[in-house]
Amino acid sequence: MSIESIIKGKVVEAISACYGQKVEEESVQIQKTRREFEGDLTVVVFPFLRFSKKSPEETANDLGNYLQENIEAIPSFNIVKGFLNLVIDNTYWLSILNEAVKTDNYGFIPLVEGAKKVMIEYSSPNTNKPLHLGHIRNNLLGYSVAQILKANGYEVIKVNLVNDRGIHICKSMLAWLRFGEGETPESTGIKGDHLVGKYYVKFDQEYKKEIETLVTSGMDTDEAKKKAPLLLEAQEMLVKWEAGDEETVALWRKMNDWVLAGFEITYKTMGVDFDKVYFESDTYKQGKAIVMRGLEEGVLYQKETGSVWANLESDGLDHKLLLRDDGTSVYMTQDIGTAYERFDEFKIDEHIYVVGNEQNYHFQVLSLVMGKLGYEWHDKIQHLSYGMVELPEGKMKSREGTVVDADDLMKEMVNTARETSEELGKLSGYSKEEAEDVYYKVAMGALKYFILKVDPKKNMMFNPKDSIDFNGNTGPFIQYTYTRIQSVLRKAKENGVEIPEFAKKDLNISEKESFLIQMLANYPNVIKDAGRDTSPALISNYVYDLSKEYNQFYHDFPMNKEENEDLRNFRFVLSKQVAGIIKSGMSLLGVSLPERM
RNA sequence: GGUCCAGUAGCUCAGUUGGAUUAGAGCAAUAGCCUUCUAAGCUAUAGGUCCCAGGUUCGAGCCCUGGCUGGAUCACCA
Repeated sequence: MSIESIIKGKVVEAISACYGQKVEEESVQIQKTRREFEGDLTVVVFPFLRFSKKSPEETANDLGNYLQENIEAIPSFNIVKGFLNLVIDNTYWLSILNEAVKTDNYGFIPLVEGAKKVMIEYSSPNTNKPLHLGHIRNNLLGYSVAQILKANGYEVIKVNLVNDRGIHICKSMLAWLRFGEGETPESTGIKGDHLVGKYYVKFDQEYKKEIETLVTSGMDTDEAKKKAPLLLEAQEMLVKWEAGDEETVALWRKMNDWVLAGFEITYKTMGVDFDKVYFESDTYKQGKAIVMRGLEEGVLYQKETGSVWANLESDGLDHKLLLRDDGTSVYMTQDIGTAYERFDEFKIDEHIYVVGNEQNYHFQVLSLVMGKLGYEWHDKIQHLSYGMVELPEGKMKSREGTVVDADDLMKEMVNTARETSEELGKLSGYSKEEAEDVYYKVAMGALKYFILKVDPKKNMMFNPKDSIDFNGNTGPFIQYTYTRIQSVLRKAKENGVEIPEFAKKDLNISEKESFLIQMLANYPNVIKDAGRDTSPALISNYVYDLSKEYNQFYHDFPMNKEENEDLRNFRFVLSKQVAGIIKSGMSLLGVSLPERM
């Protein structure tokens, strides 16, 4: 039981004892005492004035006396205005520290039988071009949220839905046929997804040329866009693909395999993975039967031309198309089908889709339509909607070449990490492989932290110059804090110091030290909040604050040089615990830590 | 035009059931600290009408109303 809930309970008792009134525990507000005042925890007494019918100071005094008498860990208190500042005994904090040390996976809720089952879909790439910065945010968020939910005791299933069919895929296929001269990843040494992406761009270039030619020969621009031979041919290709034309399907398969092999490498570098991968080519027809049933039941309607619609006017939205005139599926139809299948097959309690905020409307509609169709789980569809990644020069646009390629970016981060490290010359004694491993960890730590520290729902600015900064509020700063601790512990070992598992409880510790313990004690709450809000940013901020506090402590308090053995050992135990929490928190972000840097 | 999201220091961001005269970090700027556990660190200075106007109350960056600005979206594309 945490000290906060003990105090809350006692405050309720106190109100009852002093004023004969009943209050709810939730109405008791406890917060950290502000730095400028003496004390550790503060009870806000304003809400109780109507029970006490006394001044804030008198009320605080009544409560303070009661708490001091009834809680051993409170040796004294003081009152500032309507704030009751409680001093918590060092012994108490030290026992909290030891308690945390004792607990495996401190702050994590273990997975038990019957745990809440959550599916999380993320990544969802198109197989016509390589992954870019936007995908990076998506992947990192998806992976991290999955980690956070696991830490909250959920059973988590990570899935990916690969968009491997459609006109955009045919475009790169066609361009490769026309201009590729048989190029393969092997023959060119180009990573498969980049090679295919090259032909996607090529298609667009040639397509534009055709439009231009048609326009100069007198055609209207809009018409030219529709009549350009390349586009017509791509559309024809899609028809052939859907009809199962052998040659087309073989080409499609070959090029998709190139792309998927490329993605595999990118995912591995990013450190993300999936429990199950779906392919749109398997699922795109799904949902049609469900829509037809909805039509029969009268919750959907059909237009004269044959298309099927949902009327969402009563929910303040428009009409939404679910099947085309020709009876084929649209994007929404597929999602209806896969959502049904997933809830049915996996008996999940919740489904989170990690998708950009440009699709807020889509997911709002998906949930409403599922509700109309009578699925009671329709409100368990959760859209983890994240903001766009913007560049200093504006939005990323694939066609204008302003995208930041995922592979390039990660490579550049590693290069910068290498340069910085070599400049500082800190890895002497490391082999080349060991050093490269550190560069990779630092680089990815920087990138992941940079992206995950921002509240997911907000648009974020990605300034490449800032992202490779390794000072201040960055991943490497946190990693560095960790390596400092490791260094101290190594030094202790060299000195032949046996670090005990627990700290002695009757120590006189400084405010800084007790504050660090309080921060550590708050970690479980942070995990809970991050899970509730599906926000890795909460973890990031917490770990950063903890690291910053620790660095101040590190600067001011000697450890290996401390002569008081008990105090020294306490600091080792504290440091070890801080390192453990940093490692744990960073693992929730998918960031791994080097032992030296 | 409808709907949703955002607006906090020059820049990037924190600020979670409304709480303390002084709204926090980092970057950038300036000035300091390495014969002492890793200076990718620490300390200090400077930098703010929390978009605007009303309202709610003991108290508002946070809640309510109205407006302004920016973004997203409203396809027989995915």
